[in-house]
Amino acid sequence: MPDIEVLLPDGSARTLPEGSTAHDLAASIGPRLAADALAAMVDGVPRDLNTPLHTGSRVSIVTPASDEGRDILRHSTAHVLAQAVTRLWPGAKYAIGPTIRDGFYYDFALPGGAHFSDDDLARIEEMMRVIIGEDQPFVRHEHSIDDALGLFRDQPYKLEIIEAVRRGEADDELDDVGDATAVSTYENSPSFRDLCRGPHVPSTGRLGHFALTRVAGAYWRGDEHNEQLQRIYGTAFESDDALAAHLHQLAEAERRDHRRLGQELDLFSFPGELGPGLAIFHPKGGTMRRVMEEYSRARHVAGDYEFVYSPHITKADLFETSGHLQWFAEGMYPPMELDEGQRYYLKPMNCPFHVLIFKSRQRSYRELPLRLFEFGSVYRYEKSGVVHGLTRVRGMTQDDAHIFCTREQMGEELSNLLTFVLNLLRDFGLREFYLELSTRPPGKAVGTDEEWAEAEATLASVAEAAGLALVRDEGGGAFYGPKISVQVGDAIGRTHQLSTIQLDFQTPQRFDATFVGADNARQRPIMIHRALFGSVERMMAILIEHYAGAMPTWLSPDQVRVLGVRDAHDEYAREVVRVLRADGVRASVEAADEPLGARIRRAKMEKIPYVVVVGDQDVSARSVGVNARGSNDPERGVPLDDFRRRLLDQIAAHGSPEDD
RNA sequence: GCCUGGGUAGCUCAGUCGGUAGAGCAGCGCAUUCGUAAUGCGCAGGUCAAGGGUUCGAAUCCCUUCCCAGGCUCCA
Repeated sequence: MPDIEVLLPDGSARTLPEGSTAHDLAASIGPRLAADALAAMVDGVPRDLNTPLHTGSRVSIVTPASDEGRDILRHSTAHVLAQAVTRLWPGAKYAIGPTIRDGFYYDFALPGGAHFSDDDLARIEEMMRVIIGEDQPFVRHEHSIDDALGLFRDQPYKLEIIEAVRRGEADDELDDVGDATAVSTYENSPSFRDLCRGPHVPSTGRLGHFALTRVAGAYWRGDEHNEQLQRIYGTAFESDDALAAHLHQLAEAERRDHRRLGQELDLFSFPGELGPGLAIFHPKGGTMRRVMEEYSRARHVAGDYEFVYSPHITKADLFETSGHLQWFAEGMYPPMELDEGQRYYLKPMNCPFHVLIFKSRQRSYRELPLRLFEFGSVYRYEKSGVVHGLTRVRGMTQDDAHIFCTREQMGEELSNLLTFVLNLLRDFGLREFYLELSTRPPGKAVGTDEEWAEAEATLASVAEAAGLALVRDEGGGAFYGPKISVQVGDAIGRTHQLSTIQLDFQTPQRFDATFVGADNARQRPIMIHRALFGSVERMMAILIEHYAGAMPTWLSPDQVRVLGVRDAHDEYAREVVRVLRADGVRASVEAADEPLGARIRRAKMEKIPYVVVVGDQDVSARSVGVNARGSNDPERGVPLDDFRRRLLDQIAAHGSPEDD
């Protein structure tokens, strides 16, 4: 019998009898691997374990504790979920059940329009464990389109997918179950099969370390005009330990949640009296915000920005001219009718005001680039279901600037701007970045093809020159121009979109903004919109979560808490505070009405960078005891002036006590 | 806007079968004076989100509205 030879990931070759499968390969390498194997990568494509191998193929065995392995576990668990739901709700229609980051979901339509409740999750999990206990095989079949339509005649969503495959429209991952002539299915039992590209684990008995996490509504094909399906989210891992570790990660994210920390640290709140998405900043949150804004202002002064101000409300004309009313009226607060039918709007954007400032007199090319900066408060009528803490609000303040420049200046201006942005973000302790380029949105954009092409090409070349990873976000641009956004990685590996830089050829035209060129002719400026924090509120939320509330000393609302050991030391404690405050340090005393331990504990819970304790020795030696945040052993007898110097250096360097 | 789950003291939460409101922390008062993460005692604090309904009786059951959370859609 002829043999076949396959290549393993380490570069070695292995000879197997003709007709051998990926499972046979795993078995030939070792019994442990054979027992662990879930699937195989054959020439870079994931395949079932019973796939026959061919000479020359590069094969690696997929085991549970790998990205591919977990993906297959989750995908197979999603099938078990669908089967469990069809057993518990006979007649349930199942739509799609893909894997997502850290888990999977499956969408259903229940008979009679029924909905899942949270209590159903436990019942469904129980049924899933029954199915896993049955150790049903996952059997792959190929079907012609017509046969598939027959097999799924009771499953309208599957029929839609099959029809899309037939038309060759199944281009995204969710629908990629075959080519225009055939589709694949996986059969678990005579009563359950699902349309699927695969691969899957050999049998349901290989699953089990899973949890269903929540129920949600979700629109069919993600379109709010379609019916809403019932979605169940879950996750699965290679072991119970890995599952527990994942749940621990979720708990860590919850511990850092800025809404929770905002409450605990007395930074801000969302009183019901104000309405959704409207925050008030308490003194400590106000201090943090003021420090952020003051630093930003100083950077912008250094960057040759001019500071401007504009009102929060304006007549409709302005937003008709800008095009916002045409495209985003639904996202704006409804107008107030004043002065015999004049409609006034709360501003959702600052740009039209800045254009008016540009237009307030004749401009010369000698003034360009003209950079107008404003902490501009804007109001957006976000849909009720989307507001979220400080990250998605209805009233916010943007660190907004608009740069007017010539076409020739555009490239250099953008590239300087990107450096400016990244330096500012680094000054706030953010270190990991990548860029996203959002291009022309189909169906809602103004401007010519040439203008868009030029704008996109300019942004792309600037982004590439920055040397950061660049991801394309096709169709994600604003209606007036493409944008680069800076995506920032935080301390627990999440990414947030922060800064945006948008190129705009349209607004200057709409407002007929011009400058006089060196040739004495009127020319059209280019406009660059840019917000670095995005909004001050959102930036604060991201920083709070990044630092888990333990802010670097310069951003910390309270920097030093001075505690006398006994009330006899309170006077010296106040003296220490006076010394520090003279240098602008935010320091305070808590009088010795309570035991020292209790006062220290309170200061620690407030995440104050330095707790300074002073007793008899300190009063006589003019020293302090320094208990730094994050440290377990306080220093005794530090000369006050030494502490003061260290503190001021750390503040200037934007450091944290944890860095020392 | 849609789906699911919530809303009890400033905060975190308990409250059984429908029988009339509880704890810890925080606050206030008094005592305590202490060298590195909770001193003791006492006091006060509530339209149980709001409105309506069922009931002899509602925090509890029903309806409406508001607000919050997790998703979906949206995000100039």
